[in-house]
Amino acid sequence: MMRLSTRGRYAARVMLELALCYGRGPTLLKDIAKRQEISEGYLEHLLPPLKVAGLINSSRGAHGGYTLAREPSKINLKEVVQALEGSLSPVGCVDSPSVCQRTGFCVTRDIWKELGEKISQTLESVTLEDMVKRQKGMGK
Amino acid sequence: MMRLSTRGRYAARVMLELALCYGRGPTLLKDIAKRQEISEGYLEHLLPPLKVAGLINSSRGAHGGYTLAREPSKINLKEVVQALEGSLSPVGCVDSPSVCQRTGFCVTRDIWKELGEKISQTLESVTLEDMVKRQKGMGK
DNA sequence: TCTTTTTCCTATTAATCTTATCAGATTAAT
DNA sequence: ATTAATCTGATAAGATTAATAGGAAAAAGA
Repeated sequence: MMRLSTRGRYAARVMLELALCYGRGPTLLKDIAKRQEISEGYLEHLLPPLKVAGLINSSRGAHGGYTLAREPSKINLKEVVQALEGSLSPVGCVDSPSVCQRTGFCVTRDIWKELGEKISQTLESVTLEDMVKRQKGMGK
Repeated sequence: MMRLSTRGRYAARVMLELALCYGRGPTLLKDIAKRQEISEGYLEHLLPPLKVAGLINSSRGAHGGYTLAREPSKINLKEVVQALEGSLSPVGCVDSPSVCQRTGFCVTRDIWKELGEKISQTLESVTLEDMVKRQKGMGK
């Protein structure tokens, strides 16, 4: 069904939340979970990949928590989704040509590749700053 | 991982195959399966949805088989993929707002919706005729 | 009307991926 | 030390996907 998994979706919400708190010190996982209505236990597995990708910083112990590694205007959605979903290609053979013998002469593969590039471009064009602005334009 | 399932991928290849045979009478499922290297048994499940969507015609019995319901230039990839995958939205709440309480004030939902529209546009812009032309430009 | 050819339909299974939960280890501040 | 946090790994439940199998229905030709 070509659906984003909750990993990518939740990651986007986590990063939006951190962008809304930007400049006010570390935010607790517990608070992100509460405000975004995501289970704490599950969130614990989503934040490490964001850190590995260099999108957030964390500090442990009392007064710890998470902060954005860069300004909201310098982080885009493609990076965020990619950190959790791995690849944005709609099919595996785009990333790993050798998984299929047809690669060399497969028209559909070329098209899926182009689709993947469109998806990347689209997500790359949205920054966390954009999202914060939109959020302020909405009710909540 | 936001991957297209084999249903959508195979459907694209089936339709390309039928487009390559366009104007030469019905093509057997068995032949589509052989040329596209897809199991016959599995293909049997993919063709009926294409028929329901009005993209192909079928006739049973001896000398039966499948044909495109329209010229290759009048069928686009969006229709094909949608017939097998159902929806092209990257998240369920775009199609069914009520599945989530946050719908009314969720910035990320709006963005996923826009992404879905981009995906639709991209696939809509590719016709079976385009694919046939590309195929002929490639080796096989 | 009988046989062959072909699509069509339903049920079932096996495998894989997703979504979580839990328990404990590690780190830092007071 | 104690407390407050993040981090890590194991595991299980659930959902989805991919595929197989068996037979029913329909059309054509003898």
